[in-house]
Amino acid sequence: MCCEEKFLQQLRERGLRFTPQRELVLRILHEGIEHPTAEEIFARVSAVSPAVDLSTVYRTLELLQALDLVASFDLGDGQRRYELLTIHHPHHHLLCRGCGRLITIEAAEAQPLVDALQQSHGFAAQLEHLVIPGLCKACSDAAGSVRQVA
Amino acid sequence: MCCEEKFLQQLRERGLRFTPQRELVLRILHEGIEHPTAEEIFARVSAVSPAVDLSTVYRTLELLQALDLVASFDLGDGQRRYELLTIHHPHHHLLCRGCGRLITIEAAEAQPLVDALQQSHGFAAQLEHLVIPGLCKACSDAAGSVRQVA
DNA sequence: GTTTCTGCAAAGCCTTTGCAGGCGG
DNA sequence: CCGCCTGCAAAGGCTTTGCAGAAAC
Repeated sequence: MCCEEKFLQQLRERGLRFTPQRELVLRILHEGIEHPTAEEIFARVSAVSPAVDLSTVYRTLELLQALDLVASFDLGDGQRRYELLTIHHPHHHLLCRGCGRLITIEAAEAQPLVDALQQSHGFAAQLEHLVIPGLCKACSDAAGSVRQVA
Repeated sequence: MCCEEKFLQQLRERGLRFTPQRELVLRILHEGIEHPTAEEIFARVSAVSPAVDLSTVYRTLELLQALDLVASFDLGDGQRRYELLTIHHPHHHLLCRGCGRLITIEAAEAQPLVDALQQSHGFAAQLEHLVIPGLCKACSDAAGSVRQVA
């Protein structure tokens, strides 16, 4: 488990502790649940180790973010979602406002934008996890036909 | 005031009421404060009409969003921000993680991405107000020189 | 006259924080 | 042993909701 080693190393560098709770949160994240909320992670953690507290999950997620092992983002509901940066290759999402479907795209597809921003503004975009709202093909076709009918 | 007419028309179409509170919230938004939070809008509303309640502001903002007159988005702190879609021409933002600076860019700069998503996924991206995190020129230069020194 | 809207207050939701005891190093 | 970390509980910030009276149409 490569991320665990990274985690351990980073913790040691900073004089922080490697606790069973931290290990467990990392292991759950490693299962690759799709964009879990803190609550969802907590549920899985609880299933294994019922004594672990939700606040510990939050604190661990915060730590993992500080160590750049985890990214957090928002799908538009007011809930923070988390994901291990190491397991999946970099990607973004298309969030359909019609049906709520979440489509995963390669990070490479946004690379031209990143390059353009670097060129024109000297801005180094960090697109770990962009969420782009819009209408998926099915929904925009449906919207189109409604318009034609009306 | 073109947005007010649009608003009025949309309200009438749906059998909703045009109240002084709703007019006022729209007027405040029209002043073009940069990305106000509900609280900030409420403060300005209060200055004019102290009796108006924060919950009315929230309800009005929700309504304006449903009518596509207002977009809402998140700058990364857990606070929703709002903006009239009609006054400014379409734009996006670069949010510097180093210094917190918010840089406005033309929506056109993201058009290639929108086109690419349409082509490859049939996805109609609605990028009213994209917030792209990263490092601005100054901060990434600074980070670079630190790396050189170290 | 109805139906929608408002202000008030209270609750709700997710997340953070204070603290005393426990545990990793 | 020292200092970080945990569980517990409580608070915190922002937003939503229930309700009775007020206002728009």
